[in-house]
Amino acid sequence: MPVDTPTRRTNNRAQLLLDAAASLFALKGYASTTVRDIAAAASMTPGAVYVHFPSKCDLLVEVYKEGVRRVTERIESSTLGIHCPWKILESALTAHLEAILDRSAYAKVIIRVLPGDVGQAGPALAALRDGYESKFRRYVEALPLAPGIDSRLLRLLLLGALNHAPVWYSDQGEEPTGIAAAAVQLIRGGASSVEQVA
Amino acid sequence: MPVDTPTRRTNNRAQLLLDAAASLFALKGYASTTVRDIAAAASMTPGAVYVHFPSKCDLLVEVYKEGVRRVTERIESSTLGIHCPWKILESALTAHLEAILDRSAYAKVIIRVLPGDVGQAGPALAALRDGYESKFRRYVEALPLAPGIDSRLLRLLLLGALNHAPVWYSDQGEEPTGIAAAAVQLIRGGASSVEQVA
DNA sequence: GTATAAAGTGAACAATCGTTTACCTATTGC
DNA sequence: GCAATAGGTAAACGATTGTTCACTTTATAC
Repeated sequence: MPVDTPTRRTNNRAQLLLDAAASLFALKGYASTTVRDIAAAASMTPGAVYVHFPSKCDLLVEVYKEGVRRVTERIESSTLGIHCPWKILESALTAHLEAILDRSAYAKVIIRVLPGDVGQAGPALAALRDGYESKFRRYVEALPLAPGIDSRLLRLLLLGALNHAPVWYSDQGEEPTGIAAAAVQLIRGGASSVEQVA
Repeated sequence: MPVDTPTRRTNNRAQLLLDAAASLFALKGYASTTVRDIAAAASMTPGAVYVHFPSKCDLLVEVYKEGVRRVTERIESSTLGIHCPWKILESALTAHLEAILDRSAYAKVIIRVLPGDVGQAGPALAALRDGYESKFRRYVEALPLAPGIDSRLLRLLLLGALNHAPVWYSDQGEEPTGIAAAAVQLIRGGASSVEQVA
């Protein structure tokens, strides 16, 4: 009867390790983070890490998976009940921004660690990342765009703009909500003070 | 008579090392690049590196400096003779994009290696990066922007959008010129097919 | 030619890396 | 109780890291 009784040996130490790894990968990158660092952050011995994960690389892949899962969940729940495609996009971008700014170290890892940095696991990570970005593909393609606007390019520019926020964001400035709103306003109506001639 | 005669011992080996370091830092990041890798790429011995640079960290700082110098130069020369502020911005963005996409590994290092990754030299790198981005501050502030548009936010979003291009760019798609033009068009006139209500 | 100094070699340094091993501990199923 | 097993420790493994050192090579200045 493998039910979770209070006395049953809890195996949430693996989750603790994942949390520690996510924080450190997000902070220092993959190569600069040591297995010993991760173990220490989880109050464990380096050897104990390998009881739960076969390698440092696998640890990153699991963090990546969990990160994608969490952000996807946040985005989908944040867009529920909204019908205006612009508002849907804005909500999704806000959720995305909040995730990569402070809420979850997992999300930060996704945009901090490039798939190419991990050697063998590169393709797997790239696939996870693509799966996540495909959400936004639908949001952008649902927009009533003027003719001549490349929706793919629009999506890539938009995500790139927000993904760089961790570099310059500070608590004193604009809130994530405001940043996402400004981004949507920009690409929706433009920033020029005069109407553009065709 | 320390004139550069053809027979004079050339000290362009340091430049060769810088080139090799720039390529490798751009490709694999700072932590994953080995001093031995750099030396081998320059057809030298690891020990010879320390004849020209006191440490791996200094090597990165020099690459950073050179990168900022080159991109700044390209941007300034590309905007010469243009008067329309939107066209100036577009030219500058095109030069920036070309630099970080293929032309110069030096520029790629600037957006690939985060100042925080190098420990002590972090502030110095951040200062160099800021000096470079201040160019764009002037270009953006020269635009005739609609009231309520935050020029700082606009600049950060714009640069972020382009700085992510190395992740998704492929030779088959749009050229750097087209990407920069699309970005300017987007933020200038917007992408919506219908006029936005105030 | 010869002294000088820069450029470069090759081996070694201590430190640290990811990972493995042998051993211990404590909980679980029966 | 008792074997079984997952979880964890301490120490060590070989490989690799940035860096140094003693020594040679080579081009220049005089």
